[in-house]
Formats: sequence, structure tokens, C-alpha cells
Amino acid sequence: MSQAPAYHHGDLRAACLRAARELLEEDGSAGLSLRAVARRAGVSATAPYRHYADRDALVSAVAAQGYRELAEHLSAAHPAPSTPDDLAAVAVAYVQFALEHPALFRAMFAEPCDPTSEERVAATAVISEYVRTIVRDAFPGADDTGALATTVWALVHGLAFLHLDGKLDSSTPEVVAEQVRAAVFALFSAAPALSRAATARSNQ
Amino acid sequence: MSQAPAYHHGDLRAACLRAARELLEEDGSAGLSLRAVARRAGVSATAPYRHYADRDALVSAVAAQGYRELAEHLSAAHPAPSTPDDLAAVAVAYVQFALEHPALFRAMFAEPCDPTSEERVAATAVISEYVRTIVRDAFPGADDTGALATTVWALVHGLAFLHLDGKLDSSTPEVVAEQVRAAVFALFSAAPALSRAATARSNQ
DNA sequence: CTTACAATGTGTACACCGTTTACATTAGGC
DNA sequence: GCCTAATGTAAACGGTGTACACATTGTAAG
Repeated sequence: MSQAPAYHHGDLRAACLRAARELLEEDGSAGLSLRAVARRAGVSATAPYRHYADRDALVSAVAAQGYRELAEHLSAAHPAPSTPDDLAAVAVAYVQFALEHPALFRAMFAEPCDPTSEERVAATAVISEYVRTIVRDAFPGADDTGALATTVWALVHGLAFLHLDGKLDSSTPEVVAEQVRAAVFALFSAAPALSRAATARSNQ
Repeated sequence: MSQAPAYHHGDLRAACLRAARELLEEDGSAGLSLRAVARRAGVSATAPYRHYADRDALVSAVAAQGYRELAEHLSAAHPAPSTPDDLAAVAVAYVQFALEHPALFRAMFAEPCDPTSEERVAATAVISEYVRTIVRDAFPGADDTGALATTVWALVHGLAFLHLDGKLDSSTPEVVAEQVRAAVFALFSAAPALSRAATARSNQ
């Protein structure tokens, strides 16, 4: 006897998240429709509404998971970075993550982010704080850790996007990695100048 | 007698582009539908297909126009930048453009760019070359202009996106401008180190 | 001037989508 | 065991991209 499919799914919330993530990886952002998610979860078209207010809420949930995975990926690249070299390795991992999960990365950053998504805001705050911590550990003497961290993040984030859009040479992972490293090192050697410039300008 | 609306529009191609651009600014990416464009142009729903193969083609056309406008905006910030200060002003203009036209900027960079759009590829190449030229003029002595230009672009591009996503303090234009300037100056002071680091690593 | 053709715009139709509403089923606490 | 809240279903509405057949018009050759 085949067991009749249960009326209640069991954990539809998680199933939707998983299905959405899969569809995103397979067909990109356009393929991520609520109906497709419902089909993949083996459930009626409107069932997901019991767990997600609307499509945006589901996308935000996927994005939030993406932030967590990104954090894990960075940690895996180096658990406790304390030197510029360590930090560069983390930067490479950041760009690598974007290139390996382009649709997810775009969902995380490229769509107008609705500020009401508590989960999403919290997850990005974690990333932000993580970058800040790394920079402080790698550069304990920096005058303005916050500014330096922001600059590093922006540089790496920009590299990731330009690569995603095919504006840079992404032929091989090695080429990408070397470029990221070079750019990050350039910034590091300028850390003192960063605060100097900011101070000079704010005092003028 | 009111003149009967002509069966032929006259310049529907341009009208669609204009309507699309308006809708993008008004309602964001979600509001940019082919049908809405047709309505705004006062034409049947399928008429735009005579001029644009599909929705993506129209979006690409809008994006291409955005690239041209961005180039103009940068030129307006400084027609012939030749010092680090000039270059920083251009960088500020870049971020400013993104913040003033968020939906357009996202259409230009945040969506999966189809490489078949000739117009789009050409327009981004112009931007890329433009950045390169500026960097060369401002730093004639740099060992690797290409690498430096890429790094500058990535940094500024990343700042633009992080601001767009509300991940940085964008409370006032001055705050944003100062942050961009500080970050760019930090990079400039490291220009020699950029090539040194790259050389050292490729030789090891 | 006519006539044929190519370019351009219209109308209809289909499948898909997000979302709302009313209803059905079931799990779990009293 | 029953009641209620949680969960899933079914039907329906308006919107969307797009293909197809058809209508209209500018234009150039005869």
C-alpha cells in the first residue's frame, strides 16, 4: 500500500525554502516563482502563503540563508584571520562565493532590499560586524577600524559584482584570486593614509 | 476637429525607451512591464515587439542609455581629471549617480546581463575605458594602470551598491561624499604597493 | 497614378504569475 | 472525545510576456 500523501506536509516552511533555493540556482531569479516552489514542494499553489506573507518574504528568507552561508564560507576560508594574508584569503572566498552562487548573491544584494525584513537586516548586520572584527584583528593599530572595514568590504563587494557582470577577466579562479589579493593588499598598505586623509579633510 | 490618432506612431522606438525609463524611475524595476510601456506610449500591448525582441531587449536599451548618462554625469563632475583630487570628485559623482537613480543603476548592473546585447556591451566598454583613461592621467607613473583602474572602479562600485542597499551611512550627501573620498585616497596612496604586491606574488 | 510590398500597429489568445477568498482537513490541548 | 487553531485546497481575478493572424500605412517601382 502506498501511503496516501499526508494532508499536512510536516515542514512546509523549510521545504519551500529549500525549493526556492534550488529554483534560484537552477533557473535564476526569474525561475523563482511561488507557484513553482509550491509545485516542487508537492503542495497547492497557495499553501506557501501560510508561511510566507508574499513572494518578497520568501526571497528575503532565501537571502537571509545566503548571508549565513556566506558567513560560513568565509569562516571556512580562515577561521580566525589575524594577518593581511589571512584577510586576503577571506576576500578571495567572498568573491568566490559570489561567482559560485550568482543568483543567490544577486538575491542577497542586487534587489531592492525591503528594510522591514527583520531576518534579513539581522543577517547583514552579522556580515558587517564580521568584516569589522577581521579588520580589527588584522590591523590592531588602525586609527579608524570602521572606515577601513567599510572600504575593504566595498572593494571586495565591487570586485564580486564586476566579475558577476562579466566586466572583468574571470577566465580562471586563479586569475580572479590573484586580482582580489592584489587589490586588497594595495588597500592594506594604505591603512594609515586612510585615517590621515579623513582626519585632514575633516579638519580643514 | 481633433486629429485622429495616427495609426503609425512616428517614433515608437524612442517613445518606448522614454516610457520605460520613466516607469523605472517611478515604480522601480517591478513597474517596468512591456504592457505599461505600451499604455504610456498610447499604443497596443504588442506594438513594442516591432522594435524590441522582448522585455530584456528593452531593459538592455534602457541600461545602455543609463551607461551613456553615467558617462556624461562623470564628465560633468570633471571634464579632464588629472589629479587625485579630480579623480576623487569623479568617484563621488559615480556613487551620487547610483543614489539618484537607484532603479536605473540596478538595471545597469544588478540584473543578469545578457552578453548578446551589443549595445549594452559597447556601452560598458566605454565606461571601462573611461575609468582607465582617468586613472592613467591622474597617475602617469603607475606600473599597471589596468590593475589600478580595476581596483578603483571596484571600490567605487562597491561603495555605490552598499549605499544602495542601506548597508552604509547614507544620511546626507556630504557624509557619502566624504566616505568615498577617504576610501579613494587610501587606494591612491597605495598605487605603488599594488604593483609591488602583484609582482612579488607572481614571482614567488 | 497605380500597385505591390515592407514596415508598422491591432486584436485575440494562451500560459503563467501573485494574491485573495472561502472552504476542507487535521493536530493538539482541554 | 471535542473544539479551536493551524495548515492545506480550490476557485477566481487581474496582470504579465509573448505568439499569431490580421489591418493599416508609407514608399518606391511600374
